[in-house]
Amino acid sequence: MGLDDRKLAVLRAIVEDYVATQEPVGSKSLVERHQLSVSPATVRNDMAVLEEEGYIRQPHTSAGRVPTDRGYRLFVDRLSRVKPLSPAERRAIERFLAGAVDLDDVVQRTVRLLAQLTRQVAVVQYPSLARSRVRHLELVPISTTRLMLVMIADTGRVEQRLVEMPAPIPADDVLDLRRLVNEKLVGVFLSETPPLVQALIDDSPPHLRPAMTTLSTVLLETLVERHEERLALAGTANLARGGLLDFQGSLRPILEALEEQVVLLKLIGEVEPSTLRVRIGDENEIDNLRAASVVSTGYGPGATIVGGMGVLGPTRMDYPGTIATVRAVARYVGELLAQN
Amino acid sequence: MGLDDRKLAVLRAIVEDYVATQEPVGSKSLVERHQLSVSPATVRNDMAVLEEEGYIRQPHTSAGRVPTDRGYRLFVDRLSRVKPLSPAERRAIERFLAGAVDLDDVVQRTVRLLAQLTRQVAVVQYPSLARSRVRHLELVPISTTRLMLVMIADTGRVEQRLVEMPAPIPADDVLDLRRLVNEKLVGVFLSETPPLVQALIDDSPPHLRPAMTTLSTVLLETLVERHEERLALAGTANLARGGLLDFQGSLRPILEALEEQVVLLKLIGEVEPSTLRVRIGDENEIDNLRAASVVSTGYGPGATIVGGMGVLGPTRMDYPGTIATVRAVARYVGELLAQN
DNA sequence: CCCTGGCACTCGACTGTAGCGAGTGCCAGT
DNA sequence: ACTGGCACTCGCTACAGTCGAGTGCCAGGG
Repeated sequence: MGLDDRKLAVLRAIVEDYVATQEPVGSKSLVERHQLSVSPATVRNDMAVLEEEGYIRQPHTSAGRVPTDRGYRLFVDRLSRVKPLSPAERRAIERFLAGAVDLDDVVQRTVRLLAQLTRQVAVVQYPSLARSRVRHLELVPISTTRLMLVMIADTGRVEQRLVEMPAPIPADDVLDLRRLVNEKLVGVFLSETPPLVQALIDDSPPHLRPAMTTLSTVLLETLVERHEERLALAGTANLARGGLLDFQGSLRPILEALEEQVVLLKLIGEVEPSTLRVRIGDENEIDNLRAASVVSTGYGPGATIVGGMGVLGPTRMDYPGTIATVRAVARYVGELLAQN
Repeated sequence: MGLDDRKLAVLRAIVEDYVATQEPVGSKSLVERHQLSVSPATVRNDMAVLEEEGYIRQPHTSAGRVPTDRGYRLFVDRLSRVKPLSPAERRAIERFLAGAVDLDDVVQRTVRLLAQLTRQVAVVQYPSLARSRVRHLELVPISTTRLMLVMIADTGRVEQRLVEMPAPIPADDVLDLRRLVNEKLVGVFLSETPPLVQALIDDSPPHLRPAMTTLSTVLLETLVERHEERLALAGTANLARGGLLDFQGSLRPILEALEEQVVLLKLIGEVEPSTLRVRIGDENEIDNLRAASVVSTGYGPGATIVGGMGVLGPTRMDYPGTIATVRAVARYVGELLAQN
């Protein structure tokens, strides 16, 4: 598979033109639009090779060429130069995120910002509980047998949950419970709480034992098992932009995939240290998304990563632009989180 | 506009057939499928009248008839018999909602349930803060100058917000602040808190004055002004079901509308006592939804209403079925809320 | 007076044919 | 190794013709 420089240039040109026009691109218009300084016939020969190698294909005989998933992959890996963001875009990001009042707000704004800048569907994961530490646990009496458990993570994320107690519980006991759980759990990574919670039951004074047992169950459910991850989504309307040409006609599978939290997490969640990941068409494990591409990355204060964010669009998308935007937004959000 | 019984029967038949088949319905197939006991010619005459009155129309000359928005309206108001839910559906509702552990969970499950049963887009409003009372306010110290304010409403809804204090604040003061705000505000409707909050500042001891002022600002922002209403959405994939025939080709405007909280609230939010509301096509004030119909209702424990829920679909939808489902789900959720 | 059967008419959907043109593959020539 | 030329493919569009579902209208009968 020796692809000389010119063949690569041809591939790049094809990708760029196709992304821009959405139409199969032919040899003639290629030489016109780009300075390839060779004749269409030569380009045709190169195209034949590229097709043989699986980087491009013809929708039908005697039509222009269209990049394959493999072609996009090569383009992303070796052919696209990073497209620096315009100052206007940078300013937009800063302005948009500046007004955020708390974590929920940051996430909401981020996801909208991403959707708007990339004109695609955006997904942002709330800082993962598994990667957070407990900052504080609060117990609020609601009635004699009911407590509200509130957990505040160091990322600023807050989870709450109603606890139904087996028996009425005096105010003093509530204070004791609160003290005990905070002593044991504050500062601990949520993923590491389960053994400590067990110890919490064993070590608590006998009269608190039943209450603590109930509390522990809920604690584990809330902090470790149940909706451990939350997501924000925006820009679905962008799916319907490309006049149904993208996504081979039906939005159905895409919309279905977007409704599944688990699926989205898979897309966004696999976080590797500050790397940006691009999944193109077939590379997606989820069948429903075989016609889509996903650009995702992790984010967090400093070098640590607390969650993922990303963008989903047609395989025929502006990779350099999208990649630059996702990267920039993730960095800004990271800085914002570091300030708190 | 004297429409005798047979003409109404014809209209009903047209609506039912069109909803079922999605194709314009002609006089001949009409008499075949329904027992109208008259000839096609007679039906044609009736149709002519119905068309003149604006209840049906022809997509093109010499095609079958299709109901107009006005036709659907008449159908909903006077022609559709209530379609009782099947026992299976009732059981599904109960089973689906039974496992809910707290308010968030109830809302999440409800919205999915609605989407699934009606095979349409579902929207559920979280219990409105304006219609809730304060059950408890909690202040949790995060750092010397930061507090986390947690508000628990009597509907079970919880809101939290970070408060940035002007100066470091001693633990005792936090306790005092907590006591003061709870004394004044517990049991009060959130919509009625603003004057009380002002009084709170005036009545607080001098050394707490600055802290209380900051706190009040955030209090008002959180409880009254800012994201006062929250919504859950599900079933967007159902929009892409009707093969693009519904919604005259483009999902774009619908998806756009669904991304706007404000718009959705308008759809769902106007709550009248236990009434169910149906908005058909043009009757929607929002331009983007002129091709859609919305069935919405309020819900809440007992007779009180704390929020809205509803379903959005093509004007060509199964009104009796959808109405029955929405009504039933709202009632179940109301009962569920009453238990807490 | 209302309903019915009959009839002529309309018009969209579908089919088949023809011409156009963008695009290709191949080959011979430089 | 590149180029120009040439024959070929095939999707797209336009056009004509046919088919059939459905209509409107009218005259006749209960």
